[in-house]
Amino acid sequence: MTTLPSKADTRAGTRADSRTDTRTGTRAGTKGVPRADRERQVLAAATEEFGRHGFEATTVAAVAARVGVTKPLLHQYFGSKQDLYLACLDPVGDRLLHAIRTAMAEPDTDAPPTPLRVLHALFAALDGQREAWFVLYDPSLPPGSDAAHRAAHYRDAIDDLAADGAAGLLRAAGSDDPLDADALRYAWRGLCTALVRWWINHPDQSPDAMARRCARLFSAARSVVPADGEPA
Amino acid sequence: MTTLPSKADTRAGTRADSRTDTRTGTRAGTKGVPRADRERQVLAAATEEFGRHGFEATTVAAVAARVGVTKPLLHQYFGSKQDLYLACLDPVGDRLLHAIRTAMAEPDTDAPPTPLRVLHALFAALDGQREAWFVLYDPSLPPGSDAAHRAAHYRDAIDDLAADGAAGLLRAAGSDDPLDADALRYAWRGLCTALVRWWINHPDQSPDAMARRCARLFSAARSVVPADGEPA
DNA sequence: AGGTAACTTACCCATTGGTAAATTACCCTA
DNA sequence: TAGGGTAATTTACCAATGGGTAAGTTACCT
Repeated sequence: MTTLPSKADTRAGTRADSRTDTRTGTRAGTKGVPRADRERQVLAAATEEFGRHGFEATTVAAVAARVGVTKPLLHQYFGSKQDLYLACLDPVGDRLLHAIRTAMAEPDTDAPPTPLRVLHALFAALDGQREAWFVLYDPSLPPGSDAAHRAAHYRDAIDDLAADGAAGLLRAAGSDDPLDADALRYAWRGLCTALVRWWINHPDQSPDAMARRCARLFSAARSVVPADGEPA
Repeated sequence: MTTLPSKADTRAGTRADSRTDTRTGTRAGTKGVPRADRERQVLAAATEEFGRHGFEATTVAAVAARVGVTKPLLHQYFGSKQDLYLACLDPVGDRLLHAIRTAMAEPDTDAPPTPLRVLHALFAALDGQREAWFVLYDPSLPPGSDAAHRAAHYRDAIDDLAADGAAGLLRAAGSDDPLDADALRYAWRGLCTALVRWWINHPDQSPDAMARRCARLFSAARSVVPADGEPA
Protein backbone atom coordinates (compact mmCIF):
# COMPACT_ATOMS: atom_id res chain seq x y z
CA MET A 1 0.00 0.00 0.00
CA THR A 2 2.83 2.36 0.74
CA THR A 3 5.21 2.19 -2.20
CA LEU A 4 3.13 0.57 -4.85
CA PRO A 5 5.06 0.91 -8.07
CA SER A 6 2.82 1.45 -11.05
CA LYS A 7 2.27 -1.63 -13.14
CA ALA A 8 3.81 -0.04 -16.19
CA ASP A 9 6.80 0.85 -14.07
CA THR A 10 7.34 -2.70 -12.91
CA ARG A 11 6.70 -4.11 -16.30
CA ALA A 12 9.15 -1.75 -17.98
CA GLY A 13 11.86 -2.46 -15.44
CA THR A 14 11.31 -6.14 -15.74
CA ARG A 15 13.36 -6.87 -18.76
CA ALA A 16 16.28 -4.64 -17.82
CA ASP A 17 16.27 -5.94 -14.25
CA SER A 18 16.27 -9.58 -15.24
CA ARG A 19 19.50 -8.86 -17.00
CA THR A 20 21.19 -6.94 -14.20
CA ASP A 21 19.38 -8.32 -11.14
CA THR A 22 20.15 -11.64 -9.57
CA ARG A 23 21.90 -13.95 -11.92
CA THR A 24 20.29 -17.15 -10.86
CA GLY A 25 22.14 -19.03 -13.55
CA THR A 26 18.85 -18.98 -15.42
CA ARG A 27 19.18 -20.13 -19.01
CA ALA A 28 15.91 -21.09 -20.56
CA GLY A 29 13.19 -19.85 -22.80
CA THR A 30 11.71 -17.37 -20.39
CA LYS A 31 10.09 -13.98 -20.13
CA GLY A 32 9.72 -11.65 -17.18
CA VAL A 33 11.42 -12.05 -13.80
CA PRO A 34 13.07 -15.37 -12.96
CA ARG A 35 10.97 -17.46 -10.65
CA ALA A 36 13.39 -17.45 -7.72
CA ASP A 37 13.54 -13.67 -7.74
CA ARG A 38 9.80 -13.31 -8.04
CA GLU A 39 9.31 -15.70 -5.18
CA ARG A 40 11.54 -13.61 -2.98
CA GLN A 41 9.61 -10.47 -3.90
CA VAL A 42 6.32 -12.17 -3.19
CA LEU A 43 7.50 -13.53 0.13
CA ALA A 44 8.68 -10.14 1.27
CA ALA A 45 5.43 -8.48 0.23
CA ALA A 46 3.29 -11.21 1.74
CA THR A 47 5.16 -11.12 5.02
CA GLU A 48 4.54 -7.41 5.31
CA GLU A 49 0.87 -7.68 4.34
CA PHE A 50 0.21 -10.61 6.68
CA GLY A 51 2.05 -8.86 9.47
CA ARG A 52 0.30 -5.57 8.99
CA HIS A 53 -3.27 -6.73 8.45
CA GLY A 54 -3.34 -10.32 9.65
CA PHE A 55 -4.10 -13.45 7.69
CA GLU A 56 -7.83 -12.98 7.51
CA ALA A 57 -7.78 -9.38 6.31
CA THR A 58 -5.01 -9.93 3.80
CA THR A 59 -6.13 -10.63 0.26
CA VAL A 60 -4.04 -12.57 -2.19
CA ALA A 61 -4.78 -9.99 -4.86
CA ALA A 62 -3.36 -7.23 -2.66
CA VAL A 63 -0.09 -9.10 -2.22
CA ALA A 64 0.06 -9.72 -5.95
CA ALA A 65 -0.61 -6.05 -6.66
CA ARG A 66 2.27 -5.01 -4.39
CA VAL A 67 4.64 -7.06 -6.49
CA GLY A 68 3.04 -5.90 -9.73
CA VAL A 69 1.65 -9.29 -10.68
CA THR A 70 -1.74 -11.00 -10.71
CA LYS A 71 -3.32 -13.52 -8.40
CA PRO A 72 -2.93 -16.71 -10.41
CA LEU A 73 0.83 -16.35 -10.42
CA LEU A 74 0.97 -16.47 -6.65
CA HIS A 75 -1.25 -19.53 -6.60
CA GLN A 76 0.90 -21.24 -9.16
CA TYR A 77 4.07 -20.49 -7.23
CA PHE A 78 2.88 -21.00 -3.67
CA GLY A 79 -0.43 -22.85 -3.77
CA SER A 80 -3.25 -21.71 -1.52
CA LYS A 81 -3.34 -18.60 0.64
CA GLN A 82 -2.46 -20.71 3.63
CA ASP A 83 0.50 -22.20 1.82
CA LEU A 84 1.71 -18.71 1.07
CA TYR A 85 1.35 -17.83 4.73
CA LEU A 86 3.31 -20.90 5.74
CA ALA A 87 6.04 -19.97 3.29
CA CYS A 88 6.31 -16.63 5.11
CA LEU A 89 6.07 -18.13 8.56
CA ASP A 90 8.95 -20.57 8.48
CA PRO A 91 11.83 -18.20 7.77
CA VAL A 92 10.46 -15.63 10.21
CA GLY A 93 9.93 -18.17 12.95
CA ASP A 94 13.36 -19.69 12.50
CA ARG A 95 15.04 -16.30 12.45
CA LEU A 96 13.36 -15.12 15.64
CA LEU A 97 13.81 -18.38 17.44
CA HIS A 98 17.49 -18.49 16.60
CA ALA A 99 18.04 -14.87 17.59
CA ILE A 100 16.38 -15.28 20.96
CA ARG A 101 18.02 -18.61 21.63
CA THR A 102 21.53 -17.32 21.09
CA ALA A 103 20.76 -14.19 23.10
CA MET A 104 19.73 -16.33 26.05
CA ALA A 105 22.62 -18.72 25.68
CA GLU A 106 25.19 -15.97 26.09
CA PRO A 107 26.96 -15.84 29.44
CA ASP A 108 24.64 -14.11 31.84
CA THR A 109 27.48 -12.37 33.60
CA ASP A 110 28.11 -8.89 32.29
CA ALA A 111 26.26 -5.66 31.65
CA PRO A 112 22.74 -6.04 30.22
CA PRO A 113 20.39 -8.44 32.01
CA THR A 114 18.88 -11.25 29.98
CA PRO A 115 15.51 -9.68 29.13
CA LEU A 116 17.19 -6.65 27.67
CA ARG A 117 19.62 -8.78 25.71
CA VAL A 118 16.68 -10.73 24.32
CA LEU A 119 14.89 -7.55 23.31
CA HIS A 120 17.99 -6.29 21.59
CA ALA A 121 18.33 -9.55 19.67
CA LEU A 122 14.67 -9.33 18.76
CA PHE A 123 14.98 -5.85 17.35
CA ALA A 124 18.09 -6.78 15.44
CA ALA A 125 16.40 -9.83 13.94
CA LEU A 126 13.34 -7.84 12.93
CA ASP A 127 15.17 -4.88 11.49
CA GLY A 128 14.19 -4.34 7.90
CA GLN A 129 11.00 -6.36 8.29
CA ARG A 130 9.45 -5.38 11.58
CA GLU A 131 5.93 -6.48 10.72
CA ALA A 132 7.24 -10.03 10.59
CA TRP A 133 6.65 -10.29 14.33
CA PHE A 134 2.92 -10.15 13.78
CA VAL A 135 3.08 -12.97 11.29
CA LEU A 136 3.95 -15.18 14.24
CA TYR A 137 1.42 -13.57 16.55
CA ASP A 138 -1.50 -13.44 14.18
CA PRO A 139 -4.80 -13.94 16.01
CA SER A 140 -6.83 -14.24 12.81
CA LEU A 141 -5.49 -17.58 11.63
CA PRO A 142 -8.24 -20.11 10.93
CA PRO A 143 -8.41 -22.12 14.17
CA GLY A 144 -7.34 -25.69 13.83
CA SER A 145 -5.56 -25.04 10.56
CA ASP A 146 -2.05 -26.08 9.71
CA ALA A 147 -1.03 -22.46 9.76
CA ALA A 148 -2.38 -21.93 13.25
CA HIS A 149 -0.57 -25.01 14.51
CA ARG A 150 2.76 -24.10 12.99
CA ALA A 151 2.54 -20.54 14.27
CA ALA A 152 1.63 -21.83 17.71
CA HIS A 153 4.59 -24.18 17.53
CA TYR A 154 6.98 -21.30 16.97
CA ARG A 155 5.33 -19.19 19.66
CA ASP A 156 5.57 -22.03 22.13
CA ALA A 157 9.22 -22.59 21.32
CA ILE A 158 9.90 -18.92 22.02
CA ASP A 159 7.75 -19.00 25.12
CA ASP A 160 9.65 -21.97 26.45
CA LEU A 161 12.79 -19.90 26.36
CA ALA A 162 11.05 -17.13 28.23
CA ALA A 163 9.70 -19.63 30.72
CA ASP A 164 13.16 -20.37 32.06
CA GLY A 165 13.86 -16.77 32.85
CA ALA A 166 10.38 -16.27 34.23
CA ALA A 167 10.59 -19.22 36.57
CA GLY A 168 13.90 -17.99 37.90
CA LEU A 169 12.54 -14.53 38.55
CA LEU A 170 9.49 -15.83 40.34
CA ARG A 171 11.40 -18.24 42.51
CA ALA A 172 13.68 -15.43 43.53
CA ALA A 173 10.60 -13.39 44.40
CA GLY A 174 9.16 -16.19 46.51
CA SER A 175 6.39 -17.50 44.26
CA ASP A 176 6.23 -21.07 43.06
CA ASP A 177 2.73 -20.85 41.62
CA PRO A 178 2.86 -22.35 38.09
CA LEU A 179 0.01 -20.06 37.10
CA ASP A 180 2.15 -17.10 38.00
CA ALA A 181 4.81 -18.37 35.63
CA ASP A 182 2.29 -18.79 32.86
CA ALA A 183 0.87 -15.31 33.39
CA LEU A 184 4.37 -13.87 33.37
CA ARG A 185 5.00 -15.48 30.00
CA TYR A 186 1.85 -13.86 28.66
CA ALA A 187 2.89 -10.52 30.10
CA TRP A 188 6.35 -10.72 28.60
CA ARG A 189 5.00 -11.68 25.23
CA GLY A 190 2.53 -8.79 25.36
CA LEU A 191 5.29 -6.42 26.31
CA CYS A 192 7.44 -7.48 23.37
CA THR A 193 4.50 -7.17 21.02
CA ALA A 194 3.69 -3.69 22.27
CA LEU A 195 7.28 -2.55 21.91
CA VAL A 196 7.52 -3.89 18.38
CA ARG A 197 4.26 -2.17 17.55
CA TRP A 198 5.63 1.13 18.82
CA TRP A 199 8.78 0.53 16.83
CA ILE A 200 6.80 0.00 13.64
CA ASN A 201 5.20 3.39 14.20
CA HIS A 202 8.62 4.98 14.59
CA PRO A 203 10.56 3.74 11.58
CA ASP A 204 13.52 6.02 12.18
CA GLN A 205 14.51 4.28 15.40
CA SER A 206 17.45 1.91 15.11
CA PRO A 207 17.49 -1.44 16.90
CA ASP A 208 20.21 -0.16 19.21
CA ALA A 209 18.23 2.94 20.06
CA MET A 210 15.25 0.73 20.83
CA ALA A 211 17.30 -1.44 23.14
CA ARG A 212 18.54 1.62 25.01
CA ARG A 213 15.03 2.96 25.25
CA CYS A 214 13.85 -0.31 26.72
CA ALA A 215 16.59 -0.16 29.29
CA ARG A 216 15.36 3.29 30.33
CA LEU A 217 11.77 2.12 30.49
CA PHE A 218 12.68 -0.87 32.62
CA SER A 219 14.57 1.23 35.10
CA ALA A 220 11.67 3.67 35.24
CA ALA A 221 9.18 0.88 35.81
CA ARG A 222 11.28 -0.32 38.67
CA SER A 223 9.84 2.30 40.97
CA VAL A 224 6.28 1.07 40.50
CA VAL A 225 6.50 -1.46 43.27
CA PRO A 226 8.27 0.10 46.24
CA ALA A 227 9.80 -2.80 48.08
CA ASP A 228 7.68 -5.94 48.14
CA GLY A 229 4.13 -6.64 47.18
CA GLU A 230 2.42 -9.82 48.23
CA PRO A 231 -0.84 -9.22 50.08
CA ALA A 232 -3.06 -12.08 51.24
CA MET B 1 -19.38 -21.07 19.44
CA THR B 2 -19.17 -22.46 22.94
CA THR B 3 -22.69 -22.69 24.31
CA LEU B 4 -24.79 -22.47 21.21
CA PRO B 5 -28.29 -23.37 22.28
CA SER B 6 -30.16 -25.32 19.65
CA LYS B 7 -32.63 -23.25 17.71
CA ALA B 8 -35.56 -25.33 18.83
CA ASP B 9 -34.42 -24.89 22.38
CA THR B 10 -34.35 -21.13 22.19
CA ARG B 11 -37.56 -20.99 20.24
CA ALA B 12 -39.39 -23.15 22.74
CA GLY B 13 -38.12 -21.17 25.69
CA THR B 14 -39.02 -17.93 24.05
CA ARG B 15 -42.65 -17.80 24.90
CA ALA B 16 -42.29 -18.96 28.46
CA ASP B 17 -39.33 -16.66 29.11
CA SER B 18 -41.08 -13.57 27.85
CA ARG B 19 -43.63 -14.17 30.54
CA THR B 20 -41.19 -14.67 33.38
CA ASP B 21 -38.15 -12.74 32.15
CA THR B 22 -37.81 -9.01 32.17
CA ARG B 23 -41.11 -7.27 32.51
CA THR B 24 -40.44 -4.29 30.32
CA GLY B 25 -43.99 -3.05 30.75
CA THR B 26 -44.68 -4.62 27.37
CA ARG B 27 -48.28 -4.32 26.35
CA ALA B 28 -48.79 -4.75 22.66
CA GLY B 29 -49.72 -7.22 20.01
CA THR B 30 -46.44 -9.09 19.99
CA LYS B 31 -44.87 -12.46 19.61
CA GLY B 32 -41.49 -13.67 20.74
CA VAL B 33 -39.09 -11.77 22.99
CA PRO B 34 -39.70 -8.07 23.64
CA ARG B 35 -37.39 -5.87 21.65
CA ALA B 36 -35.53 -4.37 24.60
CA ASP B 37 -34.70 -7.81 25.94
CA ARG B 38 -33.64 -9.08 22.56
CA GLU B 39 -31.44 -6.07 22.08
CA ARG B 40 -29.68 -6.77 25.35
CA GLN B 41 -29.12 -10.39 24.34
CA VAL B 42 -27.78 -9.35 20.97
CA LEU B 43 -25.48 -6.75 22.47
CA ALA B 44 -24.04 -9.25 24.91
CA ALA B 45 -23.49 -11.84 22.20
CA ALA B 46 -22.05 -9.33 19.76
CA THR B 47 -19.66 -7.92 22.35
CA GLU B 48 -18.34 -11.39 23.01
CA GLU B 49 -18.03 -12.27 19.32
CA PHE B 50 -16.37 -9.00 18.40
CA GLY B 51 -14.03 -9.27 21.33
CA ARG B 52 -13.11 -12.86 20.65
CA HIS B 53 -12.67 -12.77 16.88
CA GLY B 54 -12.40 -9.09 16.00
CA PHE B 55 -14.67 -7.01 13.83
CA GLU B 56 -13.47 -8.35 10.51
CA ALA B 57 -13.72 -12.02 11.39
CA THR B 58 -17.07 -11.71 13.11
CA THR B 59 -20.09 -12.45 10.96
CA VAL B 60 -23.50 -11.00 11.64
CA ALA B 61 -25.04 -14.39 11.07
CA ALA B 62 -22.86 -15.89 13.80
CA VAL B 63 -24.02 -13.31 16.31
CA ALA B 64 -27.60 -13.93 15.29
CA ALA B 65 -27.15 -17.67 15.65
CA ARG B 66 -25.82 -17.24 19.18
CA VAL B 67 -28.99 -15.50 20.18
CA GLY B 68 -31.13 -17.95 18.25
CA VAL B 69 -32.42 -15.53 15.62
CA THR B 70 -31.63 -14.68 12.04
CA LYS B 71 -29.57 -11.98 10.39
CA PRO B 72 -32.33 -9.62 9.24
CA LEU B 73 -33.53 -9.10 12.80
CA LEU B 74 -30.16 -7.73 13.85
CA HIS B 75 -30.10 -5.42 10.88
CA GLN B 76 -33.58 -4.21 11.64
CA TYR B 77 -32.70 -3.54 15.27
CA PHE B 78 -29.18 -2.17 14.94
CA GLY B 79 -28.60 -1.25 11.30
CA SER B 80 -25.33 -2.19 9.67
CA LYS B 81 -22.59 -4.39 11.09
CA GLN B 82 -20.66 -1.28 12.01
CA ASP B 83 -23.65 0.18 13.79
CA LEU B 84 -23.91 -3.00 15.79
CA TYR B 85 -20.24 -2.72 16.67
CA LEU B 86 -20.71 0.87 17.75
CA ALA B 87 -23.63 -0.14 19.92
CA CYS B 88 -21.27 -2.57 21.67
CA LEU B 89 -18.40 -0.13 21.87
CA ASP B 90 -20.02 2.73 23.70
CA PRO B 91 -21.07 0.98 26.90
CA VAL B 92 -17.79 -0.91 27.07
CA GLY B 93 -15.70 2.19 26.50
CA ASP B 94 -17.63 4.22 29.03
CA ARG B 95 -17.44 1.48 31.62
CA LEU B 96 -13.68 1.02 31.28
CA LEU B 97 -12.95 4.72 31.12
CA HIS B 98 -14.98 5.38 34.22
CA ALA B 99 -13.41 2.50 36.11
CA ILE B 100 -9.88 3.58 35.33
CA ARG B 101 -10.58 7.24 35.95
CA THR B 102 -11.95 6.66 39.42
CA ALA B 103 -9.13 4.26 40.21
CA MET B 104 -6.57 6.93 39.35
CA ALA B 105 -8.45 9.69 41.12
CA GLU B 106 -8.28 7.88 44.46
CA PRO B 107 -5.78 9.25 46.94
CA ASP B 108 -2.40 7.89 45.99
CA THR B 109 -1.39 7.49 49.60
CA ASP B 110 -1.99 4.01 50.95
CA ALA B 111 -1.22 0.42 50.09
CA PRO B 112 -1.38 -0.48 46.39
CA PRO B 113 0.48 1.75 43.96
CA THR B 114 -1.52 3.33 41.16
CA PRO B 115 -0.80 0.84 38.37
CA LEU B 116 -2.00 -2.02 40.50
CA ARG B 117 -5.10 -0.12 41.54
CA VAL B 118 -5.83 0.54 37.88
CA LEU B 119 -5.42 -3.12 37.01
CA HIS B 120 -7.75 -4.11 39.81
CA ALA B 121 -10.36 -1.65 38.59
CA LEU B 122 -9.92 -3.00 35.09
CA PHE B 123 -10.50 -6.59 36.13
CA ALA B 124 -13.51 -5.60 38.19
CA ALA B 125 -15.02 -3.68 35.30
CA LEU B 126 -14.44 -6.54 32.87
CA ASP B 127 -15.69 -9.30 35.12
CA GLY B 128 -18.52 -11.18 33.46
CA GLN B 129 -17.56 -9.93 30.01
CA ARG B 130 -13.81 -10.13 29.74
CA GLU B 131 -13.64 -10.20 25.97
CA ALA B 132 -15.04 -6.68 25.98
CA TRP B 133 -11.51 -5.36 26.35
CA PHE B 134 -10.72 -6.51 22.84
CA VAL B 135 -13.71 -4.69 21.46
CA LEU B 136 -11.82 -1.51 22.31
CA TYR B 137 -8.50 -2.83 21.11
CA ASP B 138 -9.64 -4.36 17.86
CA PRO B 139 -6.97 -4.06 15.15
CA SER B 140 -9.28 -5.27 12.39
CA LEU B 141 -11.59 -2.28 12.26
CA PRO B 142 -11.89 -0.80 8.78
CA PRO B 143 -9.35 2.03 8.80
CA GLY B 144 -10.88 5.45 8.57
CA SER B 145 -14.30 4.22 9.57
CA ASP B 146 -16.50 5.69 12.23
CA ALA B 147 -15.95 2.61 14.32
CA ALA B 148 -12.18 2.93 14.15
CA HIS B 149 -12.37 6.58 15.15
CA ARG B 150 -14.64 6.01 18.09
CA ALA B 151 -12.58 3.10 19.33
CA ALA B 152 -9.43 5.19 18.97
CA HIS B 153 -11.13 7.95 20.89
CA TYR B 154 -11.77 5.67 23.86
CA ARG B 155 -8.27 4.22 23.68
CA ASP B 156 -6.77 7.68 23.64
CA ALA B 157 -8.85 8.76 26.58
CA ILE B 158 -7.59 5.77 28.54
CA ASP B 159 -4.04 6.34 27.34
CA ASP B 160 -4.17 9.93 28.46
CA LEU B 161 -4.82 8.73 31.96
CA ALA B 162 -1.87 6.39 31.73
CA ALA B 163 0.28 9.16 30.30
CA ASP B 164 0.15 11.08 33.57
CA GLY B 165 1.49 8.18 35.56
CA ALA B 166 4.03 7.33 32.89
CA ALA B 167 5.42 10.85 32.69
CA GLY B 168 5.82 10.91 36.45
CA LEU B 169 7.66 7.62 36.47
CA LEU B 170 10.01 8.67 33.72
CA ARG B 171 10.78 12.04 35.25
CA ALA B 172 11.62 10.32 38.50
CA ALA B 173 13.91 8.01 36.55
CA GLY B 174 15.67 10.91 34.87
CA SER B 175 14.24 10.75 31.35
CA ASP B 176 12.34 13.59 29.78
CA ASP B 177 12.25 12.12 26.28
CA PRO B 178 8.66 12.40 25.03
CA LEU B 179 9.25 9.32 22.90
CA ASP B 180 10.02 7.38 26.04
CA ALA B 181 6.68 8.43 27.45
CA ASP B 182 4.91 7.33 24.31
CA ALA B 183 6.66 3.98 24.28
CA LEU B 184 5.81 3.47 27.92
CA ARG B 185 2.14 4.02 27.14
CA TYR B 186 2.34 1.36 24.44
CA ALA B 187 4.08 -1.00 26.80
CA TRP B 188 1.52 -0.49 29.53
CA ARG B 189 -1.35 -1.01 27.13
CA GLY B 190 0.28 -4.17 25.84
CA LEU B 191 0.78 -5.42 29.36
CA CYS B 192 -2.87 -4.89 30.23
CA THR B 193 -3.95 -6.61 27.06
CA ALA B 194 -1.73 -9.59 27.74
CA LEU B 195 -3.00 -9.94 31.29
CA VAL B 196 -6.61 -9.76 30.18
CA ARG B 197 -5.89 -12.39 27.55
CA TRP B 198 -4.41 -14.67 30.16
CA TRP B 199 -7.42 -14.04 32.35
CA ILE B 200 -9.80 -15.03 29.55
CA ASN B 201 -7.97 -18.33 29.31
CA HIS B 202 -8.38 -18.88 33.04
CA PRO B 203 -12.06 -18.25 33.67
CA ASP B 204 -11.96 -19.48 37.24
CA GLN B 205 -9.76 -16.62 38.41
CA SER B 206 -11.57 -13.85 40.28
CA PRO B 207 -10.73 -10.19 39.70
CA ASP B 208 -9.23 -9.99 43.16
CA ALA B 209 -7.06 -13.03 42.55
CA MET B 210 -5.88 -11.45 39.33
CA ALA B 211 -4.97 -8.23 41.09
CA ARG B 212 -2.97 -10.15 43.68
CA ARG B 213 -1.25 -12.13 40.95
CA CYS B 214 -0.27 -8.92 39.21
CA ALA B 215 1.19 -7.61 42.41
CA ARG B 216 3.35 -10.73 42.67
CA LEU B 217 4.43 -10.44 39.05
CA PHE B 218 5.36 -6.80 39.46
CA SER B 219 7.49 -7.48 42.47
CA ALA B 220 9.17 -10.36 40.64
CA ALA B 221 9.86 -8.20 37.61
CA ARG B 222 11.48 -5.67 39.86
CA SER B 223 14.69 -7.67 39.98
CA VAL B 224 15.16 -7.55 36.20
CA VAL B 225 17.05 -4.28 36.32
CA PRO B 226 19.51 -4.34 39.20
CA ALA B 227 19.98 -0.72 40.17
CA ASP B 228 20.08 1.62 37.21
CA GLY B 229 20.21 0.95 33.53
CA GLU B 230 21.04 3.70 31.09
CA PRO B 231 23.99 2.87 28.89
CA ALA B 232 25.17 5.39 26.29
C1' DA C 1 -61.11 -9.99 13.69
C1' DG C 2 -57.83 -6.90 12.92
C1' DG C 3 -53.78 -4.46 14.38
C1' DT C 4 -49.10 -4.71 15.38
C1' DA C 5 -44.58 -6.30 17.10
C1' DA C 6 -41.44 -10.04 16.31
C1' DC C 7 -39.39 -12.75 13.14
C1' DT C 8 -38.21 -15.46 8.80
C1' DT C 9 -37.68 -16.87 3.92
C1' DA C 10 -35.80 -15.73 -0.19
C1' DC C 11 -33.28 -12.99 -2.53
C1' DC C 12 -29.37 -9.48 -4.45
C1' DC C 13 -24.68 -8.17 -4.96
C1' DA C 14 -19.82 -7.36 -4.00
C1' DT C 15 -15.71 -9.57 -2.51
C1' DT C 16 -12.45 -13.13 -2.58
C1' DG C 17 -10.08 -17.71 -2.91
C1' DG C 18 -9.07 -20.57 -6.55
C1' DT C 19 -8.59 -22.66 -11.48
C1' DA C 20 -8.27 -23.51 -16.63
C1' DA C 21 -6.85 -22.01 -20.64
C1' DA C 22 -4.67 -18.94 -23.29
C1' DT C 23 -0.84 -15.61 -24.42
C1' DT C 24 3.51 -13.36 -24.20
C1' DA C 25 8.43 -13.15 -24.62
C1' DC C 26 12.50 -15.17 -24.38
C1' DC C 27 16.29 -18.71 -25.78
C1' DC C 28 17.98 -22.08 -28.79
C1' DT C 29 18.70 -24.71 -32.80
C1' DA C 30 18.31 -25.98 -37.77
C1' DT D 1 16.17 -16.16 -39.56
C1' DA D 2 12.29 -18.86 -38.98
C1' DG D 3 10.25 -21.49 -35.86
C1' DG D 4 9.99 -24.90 -31.75
C1' DG D 5 10.19 -25.24 -26.82
C1' DT D 6 9.34 -23.36 -22.44
C1' DA D 7 9.03 -20.28 -18.46
C1' DA D 8 6.39 -16.33 -17.00
C1' DT D 9 2.22 -14.22 -16.82
C1' DT D 10 -2.57 -12.84 -17.84
C1' DT D 11 -7.60 -13.01 -19.03
C1' DA D 12 -11.74 -14.93 -17.99
C1' DC D 13 -14.11 -17.57 -15.34
C1' DC D 14 -16.38 -20.44 -11.10
C1' DA D 15 -18.10 -21.10 -6.37
C1' DA D 16 -18.49 -19.76 -1.74
C1' DT D 17 -19.02 -16.41 1.63
C1' DG D 18 -21.06 -12.59 3.80
C1' DG D 19 -23.37 -7.93 4.23
C1' DG D 20 -27.68 -6.15 3.38
C1' DT D 21 -32.84 -5.73 1.87
C1' DA D 22 -37.86 -6.60 0.56
C1' DA D 23 -41.66 -8.77 1.45
C1' DG D 24 -44.06 -11.94 3.67
C1' DT D 25 -45.48 -14.82 7.98
C1' DT D 26 -46.38 -15.81 12.82
C1' DA D 27 -48.38 -15.04 17.24
C1' DC D 28 -49.89 -12.21 20.55
C1' DC D 29 -53.19 -8.55 22.51
C1' DT D 30 -57.39 -5.94 22.51
